[in-house]
Amino acid sequence: MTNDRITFKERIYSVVGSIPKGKVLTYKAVAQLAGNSTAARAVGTCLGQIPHDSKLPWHRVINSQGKISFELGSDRFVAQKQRLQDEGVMFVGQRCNLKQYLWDL
DNA sequence: TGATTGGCCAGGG
DNA sequence: GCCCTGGCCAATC
Repeated sequence: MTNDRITFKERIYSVVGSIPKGKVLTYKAVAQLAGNSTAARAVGTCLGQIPHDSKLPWHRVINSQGKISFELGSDRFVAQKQRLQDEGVMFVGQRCNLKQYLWDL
């Protein structure tokens, strides 16, 4: 098919869009669901290209340490933290309860 | 086509 | 708990 030109970005979008409310995923987890467990860095790069206007819950994607990769106080950091808290995800400084909110399939 | 950038993961001090 | 380094992969120019 000529439609097989789907890039990781497209696949990542689908995975991120499948994250339920109140749950979070790590970049690595998204990479695995996208088909490449070793492309966590690619996920971060692709997510960085997603505009804030996107309907994708990109804010539900954090690093494996349960922390937001953005700079503390950054525009994205505040937006992500606020959206997550609005969904019931409590944050402690720069970190959140990964074990409690991690989307475990 | 080739090289660079960007960003997370893992380990060690 | 924090900081630093090396490695890896995909997208981009």
